[in-house]
Amino acid sequence: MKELRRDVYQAISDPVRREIITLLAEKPRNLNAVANEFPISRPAISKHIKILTECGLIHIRVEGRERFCEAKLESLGEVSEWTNQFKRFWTNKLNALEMHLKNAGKSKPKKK
Amino acid sequence: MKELRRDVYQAISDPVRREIITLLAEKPRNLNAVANEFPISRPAISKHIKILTECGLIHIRVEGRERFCEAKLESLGEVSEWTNQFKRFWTNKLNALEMHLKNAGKSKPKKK
DNA sequence: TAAAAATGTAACCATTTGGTTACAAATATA
DNA sequence: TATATTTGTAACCAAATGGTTACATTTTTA
Repeated sequence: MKELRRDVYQAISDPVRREIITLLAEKPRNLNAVANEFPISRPAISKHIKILTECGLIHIRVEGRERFCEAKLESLGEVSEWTNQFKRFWTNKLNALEMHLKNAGKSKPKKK
Repeated sequence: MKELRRDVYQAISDPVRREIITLLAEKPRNLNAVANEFPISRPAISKHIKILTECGLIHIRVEGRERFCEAKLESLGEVSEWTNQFKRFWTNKLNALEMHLKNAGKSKPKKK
């Protein structure tokens, strides 16, 4: 694996990596502790951790033979900003729905 | 291409697809108009469009021989929510920085 | 009706991805 | 010191990805 084109969007495109992020956001764990949460092999997790480290989403604190992984999710802010620029696409729809429900509730004709 | 495991995270992991989204969010265009904005071939763009359509990020309105693509970015809301649950990871840092700058400005010792 | 335009898609290709097993290395423990 | 623990990584593999060219189809236009 050469791990090219590493960016935060690609990092979070894998569901396992998203779960790792969620786990580590809760509390730091060493690599084995992370691996134990998944049905796949430790080396596979090790690779995911490497990818997440490479794009700055987690930081490794070496402690003896253990590597403690902690979430450093600043760069998720970039994704947040990118998606938020399109917020109108779902909030408008939401508002329209709310409006509709409100009106429906207000002037609902008796179902006779 | 079998296009398996199609979800919004994977859809936006490709930079070309993110650009397509940005383009179409501005205004709908037919497939050729989209393809003309990129240095890659029309079939390549056609595949990207297909992927975006499959995961609901764009909608195709057929009009004669043309296919007008329009952005339907509701499902980006999912990504927004997912990232926002980790907001503290970058806003805290931001607050800390602001605080630091504010204090630095307030009580900055004269550099003598 | 013949030609042009817009698009889909098949067949192909190289690279990347995400997993595996096997082994090595460093550190901690009995 | 011998053994167990924690991790890295090499070598391998199948499938997915992102691109290409070539050709077919449908619709519009001259």
